[in-house]
Amino acid sequence: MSKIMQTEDEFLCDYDPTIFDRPNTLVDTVIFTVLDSHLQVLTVKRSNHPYKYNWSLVGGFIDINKDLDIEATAKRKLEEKTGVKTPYLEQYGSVGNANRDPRGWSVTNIYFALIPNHKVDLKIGEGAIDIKWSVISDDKVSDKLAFDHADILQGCIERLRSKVLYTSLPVHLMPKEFTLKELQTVYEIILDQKLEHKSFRRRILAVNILEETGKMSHERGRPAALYCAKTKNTHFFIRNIEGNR
Amino acid sequence: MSKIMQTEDEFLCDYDPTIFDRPNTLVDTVIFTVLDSHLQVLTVKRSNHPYKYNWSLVGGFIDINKDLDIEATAKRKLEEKTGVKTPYLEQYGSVGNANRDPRGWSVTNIYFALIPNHKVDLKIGEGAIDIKWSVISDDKVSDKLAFDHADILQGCIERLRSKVLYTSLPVHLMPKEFTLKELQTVYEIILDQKLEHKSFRRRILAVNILEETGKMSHERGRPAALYCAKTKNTHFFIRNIEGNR
DNA sequence: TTAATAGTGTCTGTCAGACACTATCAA
DNA sequence: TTGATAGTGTCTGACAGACACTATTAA
Repeated sequence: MSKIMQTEDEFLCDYDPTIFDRPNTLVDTVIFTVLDSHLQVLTVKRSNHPYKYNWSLVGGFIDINKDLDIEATAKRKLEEKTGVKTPYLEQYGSVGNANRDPRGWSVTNIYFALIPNHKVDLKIGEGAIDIKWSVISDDKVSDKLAFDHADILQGCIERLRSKVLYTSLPVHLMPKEFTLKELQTVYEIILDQKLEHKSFRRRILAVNILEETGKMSHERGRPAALYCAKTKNTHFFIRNIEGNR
Repeated sequence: MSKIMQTEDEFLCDYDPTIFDRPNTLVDTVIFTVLDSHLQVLTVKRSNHPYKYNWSLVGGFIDINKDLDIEATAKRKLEEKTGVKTPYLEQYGSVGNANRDPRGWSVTNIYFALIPNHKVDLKIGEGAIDIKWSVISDDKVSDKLAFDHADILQGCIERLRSKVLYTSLPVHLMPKEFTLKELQTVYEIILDQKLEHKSFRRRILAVNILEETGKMSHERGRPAALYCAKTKNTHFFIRNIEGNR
């Protein structure tokens, strides 16, 4: 570092990454599903300090020898816990400050995932002694969450809710085949309000993101057409759902 | 760490934050302004390796002894370079991977700022030998930027542009007093398309975010009413600007 | 007067909500 | 048949774009 002139290669050769104090760096993922008529989030019970035996979001340290990027860390943890390999995964942002972790200055990179509730196979991974879906009610879960995870969860719920007003995001929460009414119900659960069914059908069908399977769902009453998603892409509407006037 | 039972306090007392490899952690800010009929971004020329003498975004390492949170890092760097203390500042997200920095695995927490072009006093800070506004054209600046800053810049421009379709964000780029036509021009510069003036006036005036100062701007032609922002809050419209049909 | 720019009046188009109506199944 | 649920017809209202019109200044 003290040489008068130095090439970039010489600089990197001499570079000591430990001379500056660096924050701890983590990745946390808010894994959403809709189950039993509720928006739910995957939580794990911590087996280690800090916040030993408290429930928390799914997350942990980046393994810089194994993960190529932070999204890979999120996917690795998510697959480890749920077996789901290709969820809808979007970055929420990052939070970093001196107080969020008693071990010291830390930054967490936050993702949220949407996964259909079918065929999820929960596994208690390392660092955990329990895992469960937690019902979200009033933007919170009933257990007190470790660290600042309650704030992070609330931020992700708000982001999700506001995007649901102008996107087809809830399609990522559906099973392979579903009826329009089932999709509407998922919208209603996330938005926490009833929607007008005619407007909803018109809106969804107009943008050509679903395909009729030709099959019908036979529950009570008139059978309903089963649809499947035409694409993994999310549709962005140019007008919001406005809710009841 | 090897004790059978340990309280959280004992755990924290024994905790050694250096036993795991941790990525470098930075904060970068895309500082936007509108100047000379162009969207521009603040760039600095690096005085040190890596990417010595290359232009880059404003940013650097977190000072965990000085910064209480990552936003404070962003604000500190921004004030150091521009003298602006209370800009519009929003987190874009974070990017972290093994390859973005030749010094090794690194994560950068990205913010974008909107500042009015008046009274900005650029200062070459530490780590830099030059500073300038760079014109954005085709989502890029003409200089090649260090690290993955060109990608980060592009992501922030896309985020900005999409939010401008349904928010009053451009108000944060205006001087204290401005005409509706001047505001419209800023919208047009960011969106890179002409807007219909009647629709624009109707949209902005309907939501009551501006206040008439009573003063008039006297340029060529009929004088125009001068407005100022009623609030620092950003308004979210329920319908997008749809552009020319 | 004219050129330039600010600002209005008003028509159409799109798509949201509201809500009554019809359709199709099981029991 | 009736009850339940799926799906349609169609009105209204909000607000976007289009574009012609009027208003106010300087030269």
